[in-house]
Amino acid sequence: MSKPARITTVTTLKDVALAAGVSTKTVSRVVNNDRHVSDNLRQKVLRAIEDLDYRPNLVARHMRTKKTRLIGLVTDEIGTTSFSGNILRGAQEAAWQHGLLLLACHTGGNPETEAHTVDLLLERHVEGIIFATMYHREVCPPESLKNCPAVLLDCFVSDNRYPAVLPDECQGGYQATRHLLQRGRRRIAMINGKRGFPGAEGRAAGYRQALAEAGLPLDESLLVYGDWWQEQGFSQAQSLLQGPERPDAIFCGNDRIAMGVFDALRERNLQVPRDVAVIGFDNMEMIAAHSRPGLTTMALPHHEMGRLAMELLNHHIEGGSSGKGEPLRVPCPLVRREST
Amino acid sequence: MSKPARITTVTTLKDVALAAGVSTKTVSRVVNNDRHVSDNLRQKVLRAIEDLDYRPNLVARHMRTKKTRLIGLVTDEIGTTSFSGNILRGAQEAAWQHGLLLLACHTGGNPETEAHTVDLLLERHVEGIIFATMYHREVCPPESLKNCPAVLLDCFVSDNRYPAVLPDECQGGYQATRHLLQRGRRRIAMINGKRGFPGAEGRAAGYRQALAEAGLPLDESLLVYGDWWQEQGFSQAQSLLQGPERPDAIFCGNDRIAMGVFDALRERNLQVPRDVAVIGFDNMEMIAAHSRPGLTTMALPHHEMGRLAMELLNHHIEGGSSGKGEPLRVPCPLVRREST
DNA sequence: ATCCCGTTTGACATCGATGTCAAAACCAGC
DNA sequence: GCTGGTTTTGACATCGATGTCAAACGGGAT
Repeated sequence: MSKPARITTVTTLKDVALAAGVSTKTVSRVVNNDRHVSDNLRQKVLRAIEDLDYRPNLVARHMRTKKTRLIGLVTDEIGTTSFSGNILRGAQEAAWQHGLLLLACHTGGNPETEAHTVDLLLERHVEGIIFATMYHREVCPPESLKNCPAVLLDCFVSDNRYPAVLPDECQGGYQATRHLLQRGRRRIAMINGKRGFPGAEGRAAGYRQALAEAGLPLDESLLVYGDWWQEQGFSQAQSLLQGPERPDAIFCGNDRIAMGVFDALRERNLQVPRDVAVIGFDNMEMIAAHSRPGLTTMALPHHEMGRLAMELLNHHIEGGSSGKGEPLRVPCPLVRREST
Repeated sequence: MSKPARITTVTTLKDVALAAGVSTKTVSRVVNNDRHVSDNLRQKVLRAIEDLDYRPNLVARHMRTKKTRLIGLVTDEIGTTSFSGNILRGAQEAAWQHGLLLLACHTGGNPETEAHTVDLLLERHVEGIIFATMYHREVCPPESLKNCPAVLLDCFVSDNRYPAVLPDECQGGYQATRHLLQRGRRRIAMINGKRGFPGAEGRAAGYRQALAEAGLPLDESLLVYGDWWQEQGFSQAQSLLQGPERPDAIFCGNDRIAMGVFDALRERNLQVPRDVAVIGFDNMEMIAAHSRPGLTTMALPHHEMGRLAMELLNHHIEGGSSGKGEPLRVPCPLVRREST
């Protein structure tokens, strides 16, 4: 009997003001922790808020203040790998620290859907947008993206008109190769992903650089490209292994390729890492952590990238520089397991 | 010169009305496709909207109409597996069809964070909340969840006070076992996940039922429990295989267990599926599609579950029944590969 | 030309909060 | 008790849209 019949009734500032016998403005002050309120009134208001279980209506507040505290996150794909999840986690954690909430949308990579999604987000007056992809590549984001602060995540545009956060593929390739060198390997092959992909090219550049620095001549027959799949890794490894001089280590363009390499080695009764050390890339938990032996690999710092993208965006929103210019490259850490 | 200097200026209804020489209400009517507008004015207004690149401010609209068209999605974990991604995709697709937008938050499973998250969403006046978990289990959602329409997804409460959408584990276990029977197997073992988990118990129930229906006695030594990991699958399979009567098929509580079983079979030079057929559960793409041979498995219908949860919620919001009562169980489809 | 009736149209209030600004209250100090 | 300055307080306008309702309009019928 004490409660109003209509469940949809929500208590507002006005109700609280009435109950506490003060003006709405005073209630507003208390809610916003304004110091210009006497202790006496503050107590009364706080009690009324408690009694009525009042929650401020953020929609109304945002209309007045022009701050929605919403950030849009547009991704091409969500959920096929753990990548997008880690990005989301990193971004959300950073967002929370700044009192921001994330509005995540996936588009399937369709340009029309992307444009539509950005429009939707703009209509809701998000304060900024993170435009993310599932793997490192060049993109052509919708025109309307320029209508609000934006950061590219795991992708870039050639003229750097948006700030971007990318994995440092070259450092990753370099460090992977260095690691093999440090383990005493000298004849290091690389079975890479597909030509032309920033990931593949960057990783190969790092590989070349590490070999050059170590004073090892680059044997071009040891650097082969394929696609990103296990089957290709398997057959490429077969070819490499039947040459006269067997490599003593194989750096794989990703973890799936490494699984194919494992298969090929097993077929020839070669032991990992005794006969051939194997290192992957991407650190796909499902694969790398549960293969036998466990696969040493370079992790993609998706969580950190998500966090950084959000920090960059927040900085811009708070009035700092937009962060435009050379993309921010985030180092890929080595995850050591048993295969090296 | 034609554009205002301040980039932050956004065109509003008023600007359009001024430009078209009509009242704001008329513009509002055009934007909302109200038929009570003469063609003449409608054209003028549309042109002005085009010229000024006007976009309605949804924040303001929602304040007036009380409809935010926002749905909150609270999950314990996002991104460790493809599960949450598929749920998200399914939910978002359904949401879009109803003009709803998804506000996804992950909580790490911490009850305080969960309560806080729900409060945040309520402050933003979401029209409903989907409370989801990464794997099928009982939950204790925050009290405040009752303040808006809510649906549980991949989880449940014992008294069914919220509607819930769950995978039909029992049907899955049943169908997996039926499939092995149809392939001519008679001595079917099950290496299950952990006791007490709804997934493990449901799948075992389906397994029992299928065997009983086929008139096969249940050999209790063939139904073993472990945890959900590859290592346990490996050792459990070893034990099963060294018994006097080797099973001719193994139904695994999940795909990781199946990978351990593969290892154990390989060790004994047993061929899959010739000597022993293997079927998994969960259809973890990363594992099942790329193992050798490819793993036949029961898929968890996460995409469909996400979609259904959203439909249920929308139905409630649109004034239909809440959907409370027995949880909705979504069938798990068989994904046939080479291991059976 | 006038009247009637249905359709368009716009003036004004409203949603729930905060910004502005002036009035009210308070407090010293003389 | 008055004055001047600081602090509290509240009346009112405002954000950008839509709801209400009455006025203006238009087109037949008389």
